[in-house]
Amino acid sequence: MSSTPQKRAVRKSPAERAAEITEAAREIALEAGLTALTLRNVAARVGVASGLVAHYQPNMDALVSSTFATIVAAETQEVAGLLSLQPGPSERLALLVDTLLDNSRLDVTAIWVEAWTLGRRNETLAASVREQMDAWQKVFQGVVEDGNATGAFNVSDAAAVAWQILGMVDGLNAQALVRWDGVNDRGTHLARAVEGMVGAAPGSVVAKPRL
Amino acid sequence: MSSTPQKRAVRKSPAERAAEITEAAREIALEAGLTALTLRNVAARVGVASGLVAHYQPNMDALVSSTFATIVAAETQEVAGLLSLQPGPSERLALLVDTLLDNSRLDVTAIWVEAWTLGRRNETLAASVREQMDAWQKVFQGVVEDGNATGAFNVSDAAAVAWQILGMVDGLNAQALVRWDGVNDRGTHLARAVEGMVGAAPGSVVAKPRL
DNA sequence: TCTCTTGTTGATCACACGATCAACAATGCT
DNA sequence: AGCATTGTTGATCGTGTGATCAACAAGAGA
Repeated sequence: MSSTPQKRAVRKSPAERAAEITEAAREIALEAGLTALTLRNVAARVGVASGLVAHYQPNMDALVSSTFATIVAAETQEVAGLLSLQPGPSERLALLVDTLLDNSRLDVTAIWVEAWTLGRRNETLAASVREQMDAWQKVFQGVVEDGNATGAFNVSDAAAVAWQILGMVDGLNAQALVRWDGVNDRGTHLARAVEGMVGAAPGSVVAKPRL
Repeated sequence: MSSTPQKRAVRKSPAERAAEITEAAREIALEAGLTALTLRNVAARVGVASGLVAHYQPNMDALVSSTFATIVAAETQEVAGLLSLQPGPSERLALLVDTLLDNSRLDVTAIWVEAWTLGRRNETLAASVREQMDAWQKVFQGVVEDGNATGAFNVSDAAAVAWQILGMVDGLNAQALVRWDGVNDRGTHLARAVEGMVGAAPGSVVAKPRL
């Protein structure tokens, strides 16, 4: 339990220190939520006085907002990367459903949910949330339009359907946050639902079995 | 802007005062969220000293939790009441989808979302959240089993499908909280999705047109 | 009318938050 | 070696929170 009571933090370049702070903020947010992002909390993790954190940030709202964006954007890009490896739209949609429901990203889900309510009192964060939601929606929309082109899907309003799928995934994840037990075969059920929305043949979107 | 600076609050019976406090808490939560439920806030609304609110509640976590339960349970019962007026399971499911997406309950949705994250630090609230989610799930499950019996639906695991629909509705509502624009025909899309999940004929669940 | 029960007050405590800034000290430059 | 730059400190301010409790006063019963 020996903490590091070093009297004074070593002097570092502004870029380096700023990176340390944003990284510490990221870790804290993932572990304890955006609400835990306080001046003193972040400072303690970096091993630095609270004033220094304030010195590197215009205000805490900004740090909360940018931390949210960092975490969420990373997830979006990671999943989008996985998608590009799939052969066709049905497989892509299946992977999307499968990946987003595998409960390995509950920490990120918690941050999403927190951001939705925190956004009511933090306009900077609210803007960030909308931006990141748009990014996610675009990913879904791409897959849907793809399937429309190949004839695998039949959707008149790809954008609306993409929003809808996104909302469903968010809801199911948020639910898992509180009630991680209870529901079996979430992937299969969601696959059926999505097939209904995109007008795909029943069974064409197949979620891989959980291990 | 004349507030009521009455020197001393009139003396009331414990039952009456307790009712005033819970009612004030309900109003505050609906207007400004569960986070706004502070001793001083509630006391000011009742027109009473902050100490009195504390006197009537074991602690604030309990007031937050019971206020959440009050608000949410009322909504569940209201919607369940509307359901019983419908002739068959397809109409019931359609009404459910329709009612829950009509954006007239965004204040309640906000409280749901807030409770999901607040529950991480308020165990009493977390228990309440699980309880109320169970109540909602039962409502959906009843409709699904109903449709199974009449042959309108074809579901092997009614409980799981009910959870799934609930999660989807929650997610779409939460989305509307942040992005109330953007998506058209939410009811129609969700109806298609739900048809896919319950194994109903396409078009059998028809959302009524928005007015 | 007096007394006693009890609903009510409001000052107070300990704590946590964001923000500010004069003072300090480490580093690089001359 | 001396100096100027600048990264860093930590005390401090104002605000907000939940909780506590001696003191007060309104009302009911005698």
